[in-house]
Amino acid sequence: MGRGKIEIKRIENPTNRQVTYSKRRNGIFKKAQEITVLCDAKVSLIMFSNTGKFHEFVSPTTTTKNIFDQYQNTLGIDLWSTHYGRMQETYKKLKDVNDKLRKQIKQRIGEDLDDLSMDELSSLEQKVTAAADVVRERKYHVIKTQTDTYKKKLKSLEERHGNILLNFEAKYEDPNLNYGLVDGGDYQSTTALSNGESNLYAFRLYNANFPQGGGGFGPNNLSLG
Amino acid sequence: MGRGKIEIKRIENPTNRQVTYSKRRNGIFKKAQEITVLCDAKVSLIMFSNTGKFHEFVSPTTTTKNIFDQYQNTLGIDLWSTHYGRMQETYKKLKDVNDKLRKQIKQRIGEDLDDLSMDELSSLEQKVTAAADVVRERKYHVIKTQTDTYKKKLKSLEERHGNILLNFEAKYEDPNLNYGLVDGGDYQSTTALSNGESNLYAFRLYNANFPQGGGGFGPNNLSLG
DNA sequence: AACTATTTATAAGA
DNA sequence: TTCTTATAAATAGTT
Repeated sequence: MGRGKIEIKRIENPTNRQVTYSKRRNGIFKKAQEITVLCDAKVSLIMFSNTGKFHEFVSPTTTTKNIFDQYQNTLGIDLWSTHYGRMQETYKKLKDVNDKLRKQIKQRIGEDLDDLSMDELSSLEQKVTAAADVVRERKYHVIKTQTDTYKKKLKSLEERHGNILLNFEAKYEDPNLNYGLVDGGDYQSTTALSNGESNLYAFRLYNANFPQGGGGFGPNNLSLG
Repeated sequence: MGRGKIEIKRIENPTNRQVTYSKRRNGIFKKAQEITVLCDAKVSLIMFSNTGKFHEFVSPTTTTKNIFDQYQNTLGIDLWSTHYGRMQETYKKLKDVNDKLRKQIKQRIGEDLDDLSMDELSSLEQKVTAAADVVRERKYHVIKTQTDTYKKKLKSLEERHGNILLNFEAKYEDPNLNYGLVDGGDYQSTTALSNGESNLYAFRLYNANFPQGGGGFGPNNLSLG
């Protein structure tokens, strides 16, 4: 129905496609309107062009939502309740898991122990104690690692300091001065023997990273309400 | 477009209306199919005849639900998904909370400690140790309570036993037998002094309720995967 | 957006 | 329902 017959396949020229879309869309809408009137039918016609433009026709005797509802009724069961039902299931499961996790945490914190039997209590005690051990060991590990690091830094600083002094001695040829290098040993003895700027620096670092007090502990302050 | 021109108004003859509906419906579906292909459009066409018969066309590139969703997005307002969207948000939050709880538990168990700083570790250690204390105290409390209970039961049983013996003595007038009542004391000494059926019964109870070994602990075996 | 040659849809009849 | 066919309507290509 036009100057020439066309094959029904995607129109590659975008302008052409857009024009055809517009013309045919009007055609279909007119047909929809006509069948609505002629045959007393209810029609919902929703179209999105390939550019995303939206057009719709609904029979004036109804609404889009009505059509959708009727559509779902007719198809027996509908598009959303399935999702909806699944969602509610998932939600319930998530909540259950959540509750269990909370309960578990509470017991590990030492709350809600009233319902536990002796063997449950014993098992819990064992676990919590074990956890305390692990945490303590980890803490010692971190302390040791950091101590080693600072020891090395300190040693390096003192070697440099010592070299400067040796250079100084060499320059002024004063054999009475003796700033011999301090070697190894543990951190305590090393700091005890040290003096001057390098030691102050190390001490400042120590304080900044090793606060022993148990202040607020961000990640663990999650509300259990 | 037919043998004669028709006016666009309701066809009163039901048969005729039905026939026209059928023919025009096919016409519209064909057009919908064509515009889908030619113009790369997405179409949802739902029709109900006046007799309630349902027919639909959807572009093969999409689904009716998709069209509906897109429809709702486009119109800004939506017909169903207020619930839907809220639900999705809600359970995203639930999931997040679950993850945080899991992390917290892991740390309390003594896993995933690598990212914790010294002060965090110290705080955690303090908390876990405190929890261990609470659990231990609770265990002792339960032990004491149960011990007291059994002690009372035992005493009661022994009193009854004693009375039976007294009655027996009274009946047979045998003054040589002496099963004098055992009084109070702690559980250990009481059981040590006791003998016969009443004691066996108490011992059985003790075993059934006080297994000291730390076997599986149901509620705490929740998977942390 | 309008025009128009042609194709397509369909009303009426079978 | 489906087929036929005369005719109305839609529209492809053009302006």
